[in-house]
Amino acid sequence: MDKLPQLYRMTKQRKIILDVLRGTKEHPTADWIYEQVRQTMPRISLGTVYRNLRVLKEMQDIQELNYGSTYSLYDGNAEPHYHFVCQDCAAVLDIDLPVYTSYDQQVAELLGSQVDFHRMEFYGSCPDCISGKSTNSKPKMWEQL
Amino acid sequence: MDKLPQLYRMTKQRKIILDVLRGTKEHPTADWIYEQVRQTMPRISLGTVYRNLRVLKEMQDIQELNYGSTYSLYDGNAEPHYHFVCQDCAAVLDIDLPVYTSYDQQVAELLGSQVDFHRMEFYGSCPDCISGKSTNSKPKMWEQL
DNA sequence: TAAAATATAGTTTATATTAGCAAGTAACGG
DNA sequence: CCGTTACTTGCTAATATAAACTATATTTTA
Repeated sequence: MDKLPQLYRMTKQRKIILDVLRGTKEHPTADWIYEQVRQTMPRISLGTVYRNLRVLKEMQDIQELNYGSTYSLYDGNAEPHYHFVCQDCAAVLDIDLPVYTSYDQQVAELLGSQVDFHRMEFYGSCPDCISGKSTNSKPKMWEQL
Repeated sequence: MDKLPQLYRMTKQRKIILDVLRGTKEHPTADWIYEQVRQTMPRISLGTVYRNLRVLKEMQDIQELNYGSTYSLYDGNAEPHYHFVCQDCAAVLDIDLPVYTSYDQQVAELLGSQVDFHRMEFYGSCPDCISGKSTNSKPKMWEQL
């Protein structure tokens, strides 16, 4: 017997978190979002921020990006788009190229599965790190810290 | 002044971990690998397994897959290939389709960056979960546990 | 509108993974 | 060979995130 669908509510906390995330073009961490939200709602807890980020992701209002580093970044733009990850400074940039939804069909036929969407990430060095302009570059993997 | 390149060694531990991972077609967790390695090297520590998985990834001998779930899976096949992630049972399947390296060039020109490689993951329901055969299916996101 | 059902918040605890450190071991120059 | 250096191990502590639990708030039902 199936369970009934979950009815999500747009609470004060959830709304503020969504607004903070949509208010930036960057891809912030959960902790950065927590600090921002605390300025208007000081008693919110970090656990609530994490929980709501997960719910907002399930509601398809935001995206979670977990590439490259040990922590997740969040993207207030839920529209499908690709990302570039700088392996030197860990920056994540949006890529303004069309999303090839036709692949989903190909993969579905090949596997006999249902494909809802796909993600693509490109890895390399961003312009700032190539030109040596970036100040927070991480050492390359073959260099010792 | 630049640091010298890191000289990795192929130690006993590192070799066994690599062999265990290459010995399976599945995409196991770090903990599963740890249990397997312990059968031939009982005194190895879990931290050493994690450290070597990271080093092997940097040596480009294996891949780390961190999609969908709260833990990473590892892939003994270092050759570029795409993956399918089942959102019902969390299985990760290999996709036998050509890798479109031409995108890397496109993105490099668009961003003015250097692109080394890309990854692509498809999300949906695997054949077993569609037919209701899978025994370890997770509840859908709109269902309450 | 009161009672029942359901979703959420805040807090505490658990989990997966990483980082730091002292001791061991392999590579290298003399 | 012997000492020096650099990489690795096992251990312990730290970190990011999820899960569990209770109390509160919101929605639905009667």
